[in-house]
Amino acid sequence: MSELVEPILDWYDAHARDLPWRREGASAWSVMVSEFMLQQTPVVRVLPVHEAWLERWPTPADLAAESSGEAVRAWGRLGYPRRALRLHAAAVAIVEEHAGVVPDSYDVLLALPGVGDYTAAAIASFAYRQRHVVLDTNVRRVLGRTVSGVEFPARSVTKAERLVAAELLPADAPTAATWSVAVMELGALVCTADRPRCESCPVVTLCAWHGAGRPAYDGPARTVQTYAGTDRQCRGRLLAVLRDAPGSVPKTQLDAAWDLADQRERCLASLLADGLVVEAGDGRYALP
DNA sequence: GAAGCGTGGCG
DNA sequence: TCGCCAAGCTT
Repeated sequence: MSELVEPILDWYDAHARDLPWRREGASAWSVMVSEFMLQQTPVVRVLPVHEAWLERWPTPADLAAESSGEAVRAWGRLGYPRRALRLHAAAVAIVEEHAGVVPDSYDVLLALPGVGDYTAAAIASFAYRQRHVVLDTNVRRVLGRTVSGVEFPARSVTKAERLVAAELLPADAPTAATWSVAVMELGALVCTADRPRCESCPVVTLCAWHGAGRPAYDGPARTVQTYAGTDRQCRGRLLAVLRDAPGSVPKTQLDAAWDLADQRERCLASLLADGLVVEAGDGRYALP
């Protein structure tokens, strides 16, 4: 076992946040919902939506029985609403193909809509205590710093990274699962992207990056997504109108949500293509 | 492999 | 203020 493992497991034991999907008795569905919501969205914003979601739809079958539009509405302002559509589709697949039970196999999970490598490994690890390499942005940053001595990882996962993560993964399955969530938590609370709190880090004396004097990142520029004025913002505005309306809305109401007609029409078309919006007839629009 | 996809908080 | 960031997935 690497000398990193024990200090990080001990640190997690002492400092882990008490999150609903981590509690004893949390269902695999609760874990799965949390993983979808946490894709690119901070924990604090996920908490209330996750709680309401599980209250309303305690099982995949409960969600599958509703229209996908209700999922989009309940998603609220978490962002990337296609995730809501995919979570609904995954619930339908779980009911139709897996007897309503969240699959415990990485490969089966990976075949579900909206489930990629990270989410499949996370559900198998955190809900079923299996042993998988869980590589999210937190884990990649922590291992990049402690093991490789670089402030930020590459754009995409490299073979070398996967190898490092695999070698560190404890042999015992439940311990491996705890290790994965522990490293993620360390990345989220201490080994943060901006202003890491090295003084609070349990492995600061072992950290290659810290030991090298915390050298500044010198890799390729990390792209920053623009937002204001983009199609993304326009889509968000249009969808917000539909989310906040009880039923369908006339086109004029959508027109009022965005000034530039060309962009507005393009975004409405893309929302329709994505299945996030449907035509309700009579020139009206609604959630699916 | 790069681009596209929301939203809000923080320094 | 506004750039930067937050448990990725799909095409």
